[in-house]
Amino acid sequence: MSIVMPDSIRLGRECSQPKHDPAFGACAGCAVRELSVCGVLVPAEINEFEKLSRSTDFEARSTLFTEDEPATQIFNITQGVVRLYKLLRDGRRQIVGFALPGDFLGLALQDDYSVSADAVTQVTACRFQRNAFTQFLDVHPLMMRRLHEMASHELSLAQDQMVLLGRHNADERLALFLLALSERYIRIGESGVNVQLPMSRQDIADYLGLTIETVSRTFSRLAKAKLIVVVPDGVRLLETEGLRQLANG
Amino acid sequence: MSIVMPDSIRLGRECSQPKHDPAFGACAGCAVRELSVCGVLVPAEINEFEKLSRSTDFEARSTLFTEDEPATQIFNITQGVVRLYKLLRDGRRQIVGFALPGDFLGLALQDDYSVSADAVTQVTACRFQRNAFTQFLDVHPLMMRRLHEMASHELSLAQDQMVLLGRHNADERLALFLLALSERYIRIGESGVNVQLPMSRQDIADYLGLTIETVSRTFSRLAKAKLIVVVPDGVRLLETEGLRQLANG
DNA sequence: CGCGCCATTGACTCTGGTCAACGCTAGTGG
DNA sequence: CCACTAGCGTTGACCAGAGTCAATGGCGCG
Repeated sequence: MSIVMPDSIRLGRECSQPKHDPAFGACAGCAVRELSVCGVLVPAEINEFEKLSRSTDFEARSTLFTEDEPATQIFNITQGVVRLYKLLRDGRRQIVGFALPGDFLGLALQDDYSVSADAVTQVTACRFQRNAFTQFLDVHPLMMRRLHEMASHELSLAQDQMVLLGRHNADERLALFLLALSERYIRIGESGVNVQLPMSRQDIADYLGLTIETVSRTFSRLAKAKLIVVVPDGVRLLETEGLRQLANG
Repeated sequence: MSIVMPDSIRLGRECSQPKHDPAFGACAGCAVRELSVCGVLVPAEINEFEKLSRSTDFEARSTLFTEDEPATQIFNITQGVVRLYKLLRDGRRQIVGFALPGDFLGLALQDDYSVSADAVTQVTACRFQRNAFTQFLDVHPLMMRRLHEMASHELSLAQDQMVLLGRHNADERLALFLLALSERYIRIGESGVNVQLPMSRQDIADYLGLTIETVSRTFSRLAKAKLIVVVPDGVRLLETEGLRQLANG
């Protein structure tokens, strides 16, 4: 049984969605609730949980938090795209992930953030104080378990990314990236064929361990091979099967 | 306050440690207890917990589990070194981590293993059935929390490894690897200066996203620069500060 | 209309990969 | 006891994929 996704999940580019009606519980209308930690809660618990959170907007390019600063807050993205990254002293950057609606930032519950996060598009998130959040977890073990599941899933994705970075060439990296993004979009009710790319080529390069020029050339190569079409703000996947074949060598 | 480590933590190479005395609770004499999940348990709980586990030995090169097979068992390494990896269809391999004494395998509690694991050296591990383990967690929320902490730590390490694979050159990768290993050895009471390398050059290459030849050349280069000395079965770190400087560009 | 930013493309470089030879050591068998 | 062999590691010569540097194009915004 699949959940019909209202079109209120937005990647943030067009910025046209209405604000939450405060008279109507924000969580009740939340399109990503079932996909996120909140999914394990029954309605009564949701109400209690909702009191801990505050919906917060971030402009594109603004910072949610920075690596090594105290992790006082926890975020559940409801709209928009966030990039998570680490910087080296000399300016090199590695993006370790892109967070989409339904994704949770700070689920490690550590004292300090292990990465920096900033908004690629306009972003809306449910914001929690870590203290309040962990106290809630203490009395809702099911949610603790769900959080652990989500962290484990993150770990598994991180392992996949290590394989990508360590053992795949440029073509394979980009193909894997596009396929993975496509599937995530499908999960949140967006098109998996017309794949939106709100992040810049530089962001993609820093995610795939490449340079911007190589990313650009690789887009062109995949387009020439008729696997994709590069369109404004994204790509259209023409042959997912061909991409999959390319991706796996 | 640091814990004095008995020398019963072994990396497995010399294979000289005595078997656990079954009359004496295995956990009571466990050198890595404080470092692992078990550390949060009080003595009474330890006894209960111990009943769920069985100490199991693995020969060097034997398999603990394989990617995608059902994750029926969970392992807590007490001796030896395990490599965790993913294989591509064409034989390429990416090692996503080396597990040392105190490390936990299967802490994601997922239905299927996300990676394969085999013993680099002779290995001893506490083995749990996943069902029994998760039932124990249901009534010991503190342990659930600890498990989540460990998973979060793993995630953080995975992010570091993504930076290594995506944005560091060969010299930096090897330096980072040696420094990280050194610190892990110190944590478990082994020498952080004479760093044991029980894994092969190929293993190191597959961990660092390099080839065996590049790893070998890089060892030689670091040795020529007087940062390390290559010795049988390991290296001696001569200048950790120099290594650190090299590692960070 | 013009400026600036981002993306693309080309020419060239260079780091790390590939292929091949060689050495060392441990294990085996004459 | 020593010769032979197999496997791992090291080194050299050469190659190629991705990086660097530079020029150009396209689009949005003031």
